[in-house]
Amino acid sequence: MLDPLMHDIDPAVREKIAALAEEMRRNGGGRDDPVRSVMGLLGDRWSTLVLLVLETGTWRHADLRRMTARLSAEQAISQRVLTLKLRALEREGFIHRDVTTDVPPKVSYRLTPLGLDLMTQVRGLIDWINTRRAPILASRAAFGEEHP
Amino acid sequence: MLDPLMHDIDPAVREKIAALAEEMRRNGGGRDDPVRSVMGLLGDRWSTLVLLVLETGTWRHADLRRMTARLSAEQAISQRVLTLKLRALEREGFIHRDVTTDVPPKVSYRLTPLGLDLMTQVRGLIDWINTRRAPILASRAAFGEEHP
DNA sequence: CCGCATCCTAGGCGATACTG
DNA sequence: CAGTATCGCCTAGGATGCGG
Repeated sequence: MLDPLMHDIDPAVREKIAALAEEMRRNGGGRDDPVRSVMGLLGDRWSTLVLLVLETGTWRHADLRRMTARLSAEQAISQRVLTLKLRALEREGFIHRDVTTDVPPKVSYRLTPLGLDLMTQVRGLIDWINTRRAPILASRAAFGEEHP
Repeated sequence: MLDPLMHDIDPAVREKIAALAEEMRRNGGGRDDPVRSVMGLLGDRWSTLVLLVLETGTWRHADLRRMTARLSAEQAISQRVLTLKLRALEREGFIHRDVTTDVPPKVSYRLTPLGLDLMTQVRGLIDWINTRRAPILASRAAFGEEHP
């Protein structure tokens, strides 16, 4: 079934790609596939930063917003987008939303066990990138010279 | 310096957030900070899929395009965007571009050692998500019921 | 304090056609 | 075959104002 475009592909590569295709077929691959949605979240402008802050404890909505401003050293996440991202993270099961019965109600967010577990992966990735900062910047410099 | 908005934050949380702030300050945090750019790439529509294919060996541009179509089971990446993504990946130092002296020249791409190393991290993250598929989908279902 | 509705802009991505 | 140029769409994200 993959043959038509497997013409002059190296046999060893052909085997590996078949395994990859099988893996992709088993999982969804669609837009709402967890792999794509979660990696999409981690790659967006704010979600990872929000998760990093929530990793330190429980946060109120407004404090969370102000803290993103401090940490990114630029500007705060807009109120609308923060709510959007918190909803998305809550939907995936990574954070939990608490609402008190006070008037006005106080809303706070914290990581779920699943979200805490996710952060070990995210931490690993961030640390990997940070320790590879030098070769990455070197590659960018070289790339810049070859592309006038 | 963080005091003004540290009013009623839990002392234990305050310590952790200070450590996080220090970590963010040391690294850039800007738009072209490696952490943001790399995670942005991994979270976009195509880069991770391209990396997964290149993990299997060396690929020509056109074959790579056709393979993304097969693997995503939807449509192929557009020629323009594939070139864009390959350039970005090359710039970060994750893939290498080979051009033969033939006429017409043949162009092929493969992972660099750095890119291969990156894939161990990406693999870990993808595997983590795949093994958490059930709780994530369960959380989505519960979220859907609470949000009519 | 929190969330929602509205409007707006920038950028990601696809489609097509064209060059070497 | 690989890459570029142009176009148009669509979504992420910001700004503001209102209501609970």
